[in-house]
Amino acid sequence: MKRARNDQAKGDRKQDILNCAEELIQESGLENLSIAQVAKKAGLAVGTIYLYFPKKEDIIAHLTIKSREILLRKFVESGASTADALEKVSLMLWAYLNFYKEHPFYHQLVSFYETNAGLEEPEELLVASRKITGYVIEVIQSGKAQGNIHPDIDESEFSFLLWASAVGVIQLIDVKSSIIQTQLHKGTDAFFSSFIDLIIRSLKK
Amino acid sequence: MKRARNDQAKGDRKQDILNCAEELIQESGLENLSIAQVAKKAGLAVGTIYLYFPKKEDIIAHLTIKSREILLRKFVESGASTADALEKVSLMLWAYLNFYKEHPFYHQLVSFYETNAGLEEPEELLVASRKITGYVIEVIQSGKAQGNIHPDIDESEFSFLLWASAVGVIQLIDVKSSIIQTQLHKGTDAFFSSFIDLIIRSLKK
Amino acid sequence: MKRARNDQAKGDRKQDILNCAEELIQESGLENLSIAQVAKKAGLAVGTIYLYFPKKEDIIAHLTIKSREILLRKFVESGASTADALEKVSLMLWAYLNFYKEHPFYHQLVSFYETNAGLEEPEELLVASRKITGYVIEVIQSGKAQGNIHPDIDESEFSFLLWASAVGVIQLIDVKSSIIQTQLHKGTDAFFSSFIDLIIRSLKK
Amino acid sequence: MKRARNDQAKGDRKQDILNCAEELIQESGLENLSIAQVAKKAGLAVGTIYLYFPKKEDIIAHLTIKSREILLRKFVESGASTADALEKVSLMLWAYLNFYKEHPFYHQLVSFYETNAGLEEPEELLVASRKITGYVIEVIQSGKAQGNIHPDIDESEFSFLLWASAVGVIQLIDVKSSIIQTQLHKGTDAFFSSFIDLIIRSLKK
DNA sequence: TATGAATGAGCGTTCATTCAT
DNA sequence: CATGAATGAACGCTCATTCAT
Repeated sequence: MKRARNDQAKGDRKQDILNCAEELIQESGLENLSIAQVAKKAGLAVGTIYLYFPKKEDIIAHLTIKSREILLRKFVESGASTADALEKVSLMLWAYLNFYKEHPFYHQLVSFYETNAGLEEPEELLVASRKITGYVIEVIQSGKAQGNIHPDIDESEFSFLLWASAVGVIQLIDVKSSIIQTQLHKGTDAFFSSFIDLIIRSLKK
Repeated sequence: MKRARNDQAKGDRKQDILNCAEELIQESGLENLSIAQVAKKAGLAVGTIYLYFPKKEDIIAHLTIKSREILLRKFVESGASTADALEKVSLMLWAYLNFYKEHPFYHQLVSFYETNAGLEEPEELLVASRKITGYVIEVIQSGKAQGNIHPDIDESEFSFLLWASAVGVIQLIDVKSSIIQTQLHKGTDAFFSSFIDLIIRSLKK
Repeated sequence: MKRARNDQAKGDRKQDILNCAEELIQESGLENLSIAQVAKKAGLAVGTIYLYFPKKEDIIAHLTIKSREILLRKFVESGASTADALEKVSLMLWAYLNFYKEHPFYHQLVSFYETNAGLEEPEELLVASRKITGYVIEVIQSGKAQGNIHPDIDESEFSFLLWASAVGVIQLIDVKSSIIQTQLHKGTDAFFSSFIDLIIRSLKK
Repeated sequence: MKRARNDQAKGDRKQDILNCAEELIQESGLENLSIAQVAKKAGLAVGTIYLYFPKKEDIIAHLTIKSREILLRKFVESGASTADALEKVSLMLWAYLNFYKEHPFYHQLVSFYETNAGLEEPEELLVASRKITGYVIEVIQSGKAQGNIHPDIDESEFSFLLWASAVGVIQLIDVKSSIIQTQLHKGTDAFFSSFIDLIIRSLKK
């Protein structure tokens, strides 16, 4: 479990700690993360962790930034194959579902800050957030230029709505997939597909 | 030995306990609710709480049912003034926003079970849930009959999507209202109004 | 689970309570017996149990008497088929092993009082105890009369030693049967058989 | 904040904790041992105890190992004065009685694991146990070699039987010495002496 | 006799954070 | 920079016993 201190040439203690925390969350969930565990896994003393991250929450915040960045990358990649803005939106949402399925752990982090009121988001986190909405805004703008997204749509606002409702739908899938199955006789994908339709319909000219 | 609240509500210990729990959640959030606190506030011994609620979760479940029932009532009331299904949907969503604003605490409970994977919802809770989706389904059906809601829409599925996205949007408002204000130069209501437009647009024939 | 109060024609509340306690111990062990459970199973109020058994231990004591009586019966029956005293001792010990196997629950009670120092045995319990040693004494006396048990043996003392060592051996079997299996390559019965041999050898003329 | 025992034994917190636990068991019995008490007596915080003993049972296990080791030492010492195996057995049993009398508390620990089914003995405990049976086996083997112990005796099995029955007899003495006195008009030692005779008789050629 | 609501100290265990070294 | 022992309040939950009715 312990990890030789010299692994990464002394350089990036901070990264090292983050990596260990990540593995631990992946193994046992965000709610079970304890500093003592992180210290043990990192081969450091508890106090040392506090040298780099004065509050436990700081670790979570950093990991959340990373998650948001991964998600952004997925979004950008998803749209690379087409020039059509509507299709980009659709592909972006599919990318979000896949992100949730492939990295439930990163998704947990992403929705943590969306879900817990009272958490002060440090500037760095906000930056990561803005990059995502920024990308969505761009796509919608290009759609308006292309003429297949309705010109009345406020792209900034829509990017928030899109994000919020997508988070809500993924949460429902996460928590109640069995109910969806039972009551709608549908799998997760089909359900999510309908959500995408809903969004596209509301974007179209 | 203490029996502070003996006078008031002495007939209904269970209610009394629930009320105290409610106040505590309101003061310090669901995640900080502890049985010891409830007992103290209720002027009862810890063991006494367990007489009425064998598991801590039972308290939360009861409060959640209550919240869902209040919400359902709001939904039904909101639609009473009109026969138009689309308008009913719109009013219902406004009612949801008001519910959140007036009872942020009840909203926290409502979204708790939507948000935490792995929570087994007891039958009673599911019933309360189904009543809500049931109402939404009815409204959409009537809209299809009236001819102003698109006939291709699956009312069951849509009720889930509506619910999930509304929860997501309210969460965003709850957690990031200041960001909305700063970046969109808009208040909560205007933002939510756009969400309603989005939904209505996607429902229309 | 509740048991109509009139079952046994109002007569024997005490017996009723005892029976319920017995079932509960059988289901979940002596250490998990709680008065609340007993009350529930008996369809009585907690306070009522305390009318009949002022201390929880009183219930256990009564059940222990019963266990001892059952054991005595087994002893007597076991020896009925032969007149030979040594054989009677042997059969008695086999009967004890069977008693343990068939009624682990009664055995738990029997050894409870043998094992827990500081328990005041009420007179009734002592009587049950004395009946058992009394029987053993009789058997040994008859063996001395028959001439196949060594005349120097003090039958009273031997009955205590027999009892104590048998309890010890059964405990070992109860707790460490797997170790016996692993280390001696022997089953419980073969092991116990050696114990009987040991006893018989030490009794013989 | 307290640091009562800081002076004495400050080097060995673990020992300190063990000592305190020992005293507490001596005062109020194994079944009443609680971590809170230990912490209080040791002048430490509860959490500190868990730094050294992650589970309450670990404390008991450590103390049990110690007890077993003391007992083994007594056994070995007891036999040092003679080469005769039978005499060694006899002296060993006397040593066991003395161990019980001098350290009733250690004896309680020794019999705890013999008496409570379902307790998983960790390897270290088993080692201590095996050392004891190992010694007994040796003695019996040497007796067979000397020709004064019956060659048919299986020394492994006999060591278990000896141990189990001795535990049983000591338990009887522990729990019922007054009854022995009353009914046999004999002291503990005389009674135990008869037990030794019984064992020796069953070993002899 | 009978009730059953109420008690409250007690349990084992966790963990973010501190601070003397 | 780094350590890691120490803290101690807090947690959910149990249960023998009492006592006013």
